[in-house]
Amino acid sequence: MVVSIPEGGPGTGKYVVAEAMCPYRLVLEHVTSRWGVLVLIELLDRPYRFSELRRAIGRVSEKMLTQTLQTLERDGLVHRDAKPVIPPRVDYSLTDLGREAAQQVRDLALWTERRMADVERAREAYDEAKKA
Amino acid sequence: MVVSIPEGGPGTGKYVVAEAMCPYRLVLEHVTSRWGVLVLIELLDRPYRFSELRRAIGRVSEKMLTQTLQTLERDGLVHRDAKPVIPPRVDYSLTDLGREAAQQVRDLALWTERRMADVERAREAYDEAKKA
DNA sequence: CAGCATCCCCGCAGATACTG
DNA sequence: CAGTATCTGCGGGGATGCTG
Repeated sequence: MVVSIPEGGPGTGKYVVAEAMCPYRLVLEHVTSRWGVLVLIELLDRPYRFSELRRAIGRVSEKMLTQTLQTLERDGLVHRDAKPVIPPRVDYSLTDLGREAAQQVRDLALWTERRMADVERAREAYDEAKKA
Repeated sequence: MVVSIPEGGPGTGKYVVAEAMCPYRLVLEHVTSRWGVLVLIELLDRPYRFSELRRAIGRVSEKMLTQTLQTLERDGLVHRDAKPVIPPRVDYSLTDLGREAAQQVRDLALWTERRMADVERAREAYDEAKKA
């Protein structure tokens, strides 16, 4: 598959690279972003309200959570349901598309969890070899 | 599954959060990192030499490629084979562990590619709704 | 060729204050 | 409660130069 970044003039700005890359890689980055991963996995269980999600994840600044949710909503992965009540109540859930993504992300997360012991052994071996 | 970030004192440093989170999330970030994804997918095809890999990916600074490869090697996902010749020749390939990870990453990438049209439709709808 | 060392910039993310 | 707006810092990452 094509993953390489298309040629072009030398990037002047920093993240020109991110814009210049194949468009689907941008979605991939949204999905695999630090908070994107956590949001998707949590929402796989059930819908969440904003602050509820914030608490569930543990340490996300409100700003980053908002930003992550907006990005995922724009990409059509998350559905935002704002009830017109006071005080405001907004529920977030996965779309069908989002569910597909979330499942794969969770599978990858589960894999890393399962293989953690192997990774740690590899690290010890690596560090040991370096020390010598 | 547990993805939340454990409580603790307020993070003083910026990425304390990354260290404080469940250890497997660190590995997940390595494999889903901007360059990690590309490296893993490329290596799924065949082994690559350093500069060959650099060219294949297109735009990676040498520094980031080095750093990415070292991280993946330390995690036991990539095998580094440095031949003692002049000029130096170093081949990189996937370990069995790395191949498992790479396959899942590639699947996710392929999914994003397949669903790109849906994502773009969602974006147009989102932007249209915002404009109003 | 395959890196390591150094410098430096600017964008991400956290903190804080305010609003509907 | 669920956000927006604004400020600031610090560290990721590119550029350059050097080495085995």
